[in-house]
Amino acid sequence: MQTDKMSDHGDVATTDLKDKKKTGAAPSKRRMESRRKLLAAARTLFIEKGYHGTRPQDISKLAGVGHGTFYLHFTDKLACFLAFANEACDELGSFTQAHMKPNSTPMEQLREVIAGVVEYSNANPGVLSAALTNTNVLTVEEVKTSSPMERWSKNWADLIVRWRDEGVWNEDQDDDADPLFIGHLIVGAIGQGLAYGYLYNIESNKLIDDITRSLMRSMNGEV
Amino acid sequence: MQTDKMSDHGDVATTDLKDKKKTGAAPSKRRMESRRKLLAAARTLFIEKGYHGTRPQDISKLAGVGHGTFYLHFTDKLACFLAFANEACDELGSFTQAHMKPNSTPMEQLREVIAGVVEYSNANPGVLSAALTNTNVLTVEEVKTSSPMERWSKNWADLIVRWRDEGVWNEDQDDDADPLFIGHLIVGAIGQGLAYGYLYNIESNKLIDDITRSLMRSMNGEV
Amino acid sequence: MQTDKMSDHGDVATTDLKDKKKTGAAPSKRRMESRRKLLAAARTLFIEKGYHGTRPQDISKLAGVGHGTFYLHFTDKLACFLAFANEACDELGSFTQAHMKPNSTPMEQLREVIAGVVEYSNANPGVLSAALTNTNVLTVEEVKTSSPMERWSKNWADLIVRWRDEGVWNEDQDDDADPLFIGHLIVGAIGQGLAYGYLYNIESNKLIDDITRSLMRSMNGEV
Amino acid sequence: MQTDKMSDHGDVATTDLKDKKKTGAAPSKRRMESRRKLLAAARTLFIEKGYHGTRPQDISKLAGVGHGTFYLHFTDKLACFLAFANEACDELGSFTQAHMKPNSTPMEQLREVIAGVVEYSNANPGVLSAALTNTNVLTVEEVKTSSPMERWSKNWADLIVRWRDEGVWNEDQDDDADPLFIGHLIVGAIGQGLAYGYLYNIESNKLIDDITRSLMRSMNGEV
DNA sequence: TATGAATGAGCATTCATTCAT
DNA sequence: CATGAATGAATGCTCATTCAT
Repeated sequence: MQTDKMSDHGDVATTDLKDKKKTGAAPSKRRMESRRKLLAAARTLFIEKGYHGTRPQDISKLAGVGHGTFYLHFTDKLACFLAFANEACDELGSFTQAHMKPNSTPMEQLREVIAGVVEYSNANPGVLSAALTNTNVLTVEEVKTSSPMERWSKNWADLIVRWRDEGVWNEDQDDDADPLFIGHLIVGAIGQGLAYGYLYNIESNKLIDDITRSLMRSMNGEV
Repeated sequence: MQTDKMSDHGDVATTDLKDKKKTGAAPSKRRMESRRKLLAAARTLFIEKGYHGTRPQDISKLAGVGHGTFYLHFTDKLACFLAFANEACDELGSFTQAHMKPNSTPMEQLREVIAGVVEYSNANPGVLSAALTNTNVLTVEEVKTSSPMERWSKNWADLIVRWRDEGVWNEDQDDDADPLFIGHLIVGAIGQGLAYGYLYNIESNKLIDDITRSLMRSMNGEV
Repeated sequence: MQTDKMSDHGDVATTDLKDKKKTGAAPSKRRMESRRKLLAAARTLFIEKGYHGTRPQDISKLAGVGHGTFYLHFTDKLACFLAFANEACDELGSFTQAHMKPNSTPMEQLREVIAGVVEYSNANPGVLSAALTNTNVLTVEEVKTSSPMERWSKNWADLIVRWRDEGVWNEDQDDDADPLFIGHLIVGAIGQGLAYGYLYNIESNKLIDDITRSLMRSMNGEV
Repeated sequence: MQTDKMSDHGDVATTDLKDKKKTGAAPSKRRMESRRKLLAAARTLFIEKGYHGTRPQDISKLAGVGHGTFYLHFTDKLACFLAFANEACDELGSFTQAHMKPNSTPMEQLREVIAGVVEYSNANPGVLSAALTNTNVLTVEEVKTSSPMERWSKNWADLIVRWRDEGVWNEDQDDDADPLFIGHLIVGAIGQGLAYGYLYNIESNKLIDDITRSLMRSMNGEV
């Protein structure tokens, strides 16, 4: 129970050196390499077996490092999972960012973002559903600040605010829905949409079109 | 290795007497009572602690029956969880059914259903998010036929088809989106919407309105 | 721990009504029938699954009687096993008895007995090895008086004494080996011989011949 | 579900390092010591309580190591039992080997081997009967290749072949009995002989003489 | 006499974490 | 920094036996 290492469950915005001691010492190539291997293994296993089906031992073994090394880099299993989930969230962010085309209609922009998500999901099968797993150990405050689902919802909220500011929505409606709320709906819908596409083997382009159209409408944009 | 009981992992459509032997014998009052107590305890604990945080022993103890009795009624922990989840799904169905007012506009109908869901969720806090938990042990086929999430999506799809048949949608659009797909989006959105309402303490009526409006639009109905 | 029924672990020589209360009442047809069905089921299961792999519940179910009925007829699982084992031992006795041809040479007689054992073993596959199972719960005294293995050894000892009395052995040897000791050797050899025949699929007649010849020699008879 | 260790249920011919990973890495002193303590404890308990009466936990406790350590060295209880049984079988082999006196008559040689067995059995009371226990979980093929009883029978068969080659048997008989078959008879007879000696408290030398004489005859050698 | 639901101590096994080397 | 053997509380589940009906 005693913990002389700093807990890193909640500090999402920290750098890659989450595990670094307070000293200003250099990160050491060897150390970085271990961590990289561990995270890669963690990703593989969390996707394949889920949070509860994956043991720290399995991660270490797949990473090719000693079992004890795991705890040199993560305070516990949960910290490792969150590191994985946040990594995935960041990747997805970059991925969709790259898909953004300025000077296009909101509909086009939305479609591009959705396309980015679907593409990412195809390129990294299982990552999103694994990363969005609720590990059921977070408090309400922790969920708000560190759960990948909430972080992603906030990203969408930002996007929506931007679109609103650009005045791309119909003006004939007093649509003052909370952007963060809309962000949640979108994340939920995309999550289920991807699950549906996977379960029933839907072709990517059709999936992108269908999700885009539904979300566009729900946000009251012109289709 | 031997097992007296039929596995009930996949048979969703069965009656409440899931655990009864194949004989047409009477269910026995005592037996029924035990099962009822177990399911009530299971509900309480799965909601409070989640699937992985709940032990069969805890369920038995809370139910006030012997530890072994649990396995007299459920082949294993998972079977008990699915029984709980399906029960919740059925309850929700009845609840929303009761909220349906014929001879009203689709918007009003949709609002009523959403209101039913929100009300149920308020009256049974945590049940939906617990029941929709992915236990990560089902195959694709099992997910399709027995997971509560899929069952609920199908219910929505049925509703949508009904509404379409009643011609309540705008006709100026060739909107042939798969009803089951829409059903998934709705379930995802509602799930996240409820989570948002819970996390940020949103007042019920506002939540109902916001969800309703968004869904209505996503389905291209008149708001 | 309290036991108001009489223990029947050690009383081998009792009649079939082992389980009868002290009253002189008639055995009741229904009662006899239950016991018969239970013993038949026990035989099947002890052979197929072994002592530790068979549960009283399984026996009751296969017998088609209520689970509680088992304990109406046997104080516990062990009593049931011993009843089975002794039944098998008796059967084998009758079987070999029937094979005995008076007025034949010892060699012929021995061969007949062995043939009876092998035949019985073929007709009742697994019974002997199951019945000779050491359940590891008997005290030395109980083993001497009630274990099937000991009973069978005693039967052989009797036979050997009879043969000796008939003066069928070579006289040029002061062979005063304890008949009971010889009985044990024979039982052990036959047990292993049958196991060998089963494992390596030996044809019955060859098996009979080989066992007979070896035993005949070990008893110093003319081959 | 995951398993770091190789199953060792069937691999009898492997070295003492049965539990070592496939790498050629050094066995690690600490690891060896744990295994040694576990096997010693297992021997004590399997002898005293039998297979079904011994729990892995008891073994660990007696060995003075943590409960989990047991499973670091044996895949399961059965693997531990087989390790014990094979160890006993090897010991017995060395013991009897040491008793062999070349340049003596077969009768003398046989007597020496039997004497070795009886001595071993006296020095290690209960080991043989414990090790020869049929755990009833092996398939026919596994029994043939890995059960101690079979291994021991094979050892005897080898001895018999050697004696035959040395031409120590009577030549006036076409005794072509399968050596492996004879090996089985011997093992069975010795097992029962030892049990008899134990049950009825026979003095060692008499026991050795009696068993030797009987076996000698059964193999048709000169007594 | 028969039934079968109920019992709970007991079992084999796991796994997140620690620590000696 | 890295290692991997060790740990032991905890888990899901079993089964011989009891008992209310």
